[in-house]
Amino acid sequence: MTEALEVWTRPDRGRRQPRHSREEIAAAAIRIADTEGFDELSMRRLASELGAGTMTLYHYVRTKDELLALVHDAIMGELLVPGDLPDEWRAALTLIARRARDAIRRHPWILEVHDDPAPGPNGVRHWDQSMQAVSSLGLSVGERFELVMAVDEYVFGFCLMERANASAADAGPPGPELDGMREYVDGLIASGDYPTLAAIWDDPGLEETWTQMQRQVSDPDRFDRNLQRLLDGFEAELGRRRSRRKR
Amino acid sequence: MTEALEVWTRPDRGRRQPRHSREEIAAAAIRIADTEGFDELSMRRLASELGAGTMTLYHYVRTKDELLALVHDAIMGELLVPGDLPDEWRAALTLIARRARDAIRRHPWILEVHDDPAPGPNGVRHWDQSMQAVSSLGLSVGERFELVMAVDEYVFGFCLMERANASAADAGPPGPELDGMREYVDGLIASGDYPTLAAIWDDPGLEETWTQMQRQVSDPDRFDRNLQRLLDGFEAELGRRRSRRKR
DNA sequence: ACGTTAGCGGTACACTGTACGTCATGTCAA
DNA sequence: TTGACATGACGTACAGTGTACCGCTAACGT
Repeated sequence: MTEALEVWTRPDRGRRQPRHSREEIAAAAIRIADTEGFDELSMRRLASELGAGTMTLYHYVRTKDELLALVHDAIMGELLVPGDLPDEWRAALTLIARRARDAIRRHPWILEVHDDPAPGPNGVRHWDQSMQAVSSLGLSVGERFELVMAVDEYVFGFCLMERANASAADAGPPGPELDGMREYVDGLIASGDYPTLAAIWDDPGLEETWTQMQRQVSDPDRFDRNLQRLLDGFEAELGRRRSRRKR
Repeated sequence: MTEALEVWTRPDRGRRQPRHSREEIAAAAIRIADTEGFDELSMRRLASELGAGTMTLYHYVRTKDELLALVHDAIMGELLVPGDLPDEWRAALTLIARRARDAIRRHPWILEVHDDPAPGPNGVRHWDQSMQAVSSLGLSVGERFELVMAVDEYVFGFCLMERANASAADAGPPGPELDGMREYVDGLIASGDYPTLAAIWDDPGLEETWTQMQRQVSDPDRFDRNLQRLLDGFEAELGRRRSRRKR
């Protein structure tokens, strides 16, 4: 942990003015990943984007993972809510969650950054905002953190699923790929291992099921709906706890 | 989509008996990733594990991504609930969710498989089980799917966070890395950009905050607690809808 | 028993991250 | 202004990756 933190605490090495800045490097990396895809983000490609030699990057960053930590924190910066947060905790958390979702949608490849980067300045800012959002609830730090973490988890899970379903979602009308799917599913059902699938096959049928699932996956309100249900669960518990205390 | 499905529908190519099977190959891949880490899972390493030449693998699989699709589906197989599901929908979904979490904990590297593999036989089985779990609710396919997807998203989000916090969680007592953290956070607070953090710094202080957060992150009941809150939210809505219909 | 051909796998290539070492230039002391 | 020198820049090289191509060998249908 301490070692991982070093990316953020390491002092500037010398007295000479470097030609680039970490912010500039992170921004260039994000630009490449956005326009050409995450796979194209190599040290060589990034260096050429900056008009620098490949190995020059290694004076700003110890490894590629450190670079990705910089990129990660830059995106954490994008997801901060500008201005003041609403007083009401649900509104505040909803705002934060939406903004996080939007940032991830803008840079979906960020989900492929899988190492656990130590929290950078913007990561801590996000934590700060989230904790502030629920500060009026009179909970302990631990309880507040549980709520905040649950929301973060929700956003990540949602975006991960959305990404996985991305290729399926942009197909508009039933389309011709339905035939391949029908054949495939027919084969599965024949094995007898899919009782529920077989039942659904009979009643609403493939076409209707497909349409309903597609609608579900690409429903723009689904994010808010499920978030509100999660918050409902928390709120109900808070209510219960409060009434118990009164008694 | 149709092309992606091809991994599962492609017929056996010739009449000769192959030396290996896809199941065997996937199992070997999982073994390597489990014991040596996901990075070590290269085509060469996998081939040597099977006692085969590297290029031989390409007769079972078109690309490494296809191999990962096989691996993905094998793990989907691990997460299926054996035997019958409870009748009560919450108990059934909870069981499924727990089992999924356990499978991912056993193979955390699966979260690094980031392409969107077409649903394999076991993936569809998981869908089948989940849909069965909520079949008694009298909902449309689309509504059932929304609930099922929300649970899947929850599990993924939870496991992703758990993985990110893994290195932080296994540190037992406050430890010496707390000093590095204190110094780091002091620096951040000095910038004035972290009002809530500063407030928390004053009241419960670093040590207590750290302890509470650590406890939260590694609380074994957190998974169930938040899952139940999500399901509470769904159930409340179902109740509301039902009473509205009666009126 | 034989010819066909599908499974097998060696070699080669373009690409990756990065260790090492040299070059040249910005900065400070004089 | 000039020199010394630390430090930023970066070319080369290496071990590793996924995989295209192509010959080889052995198992099968006849």
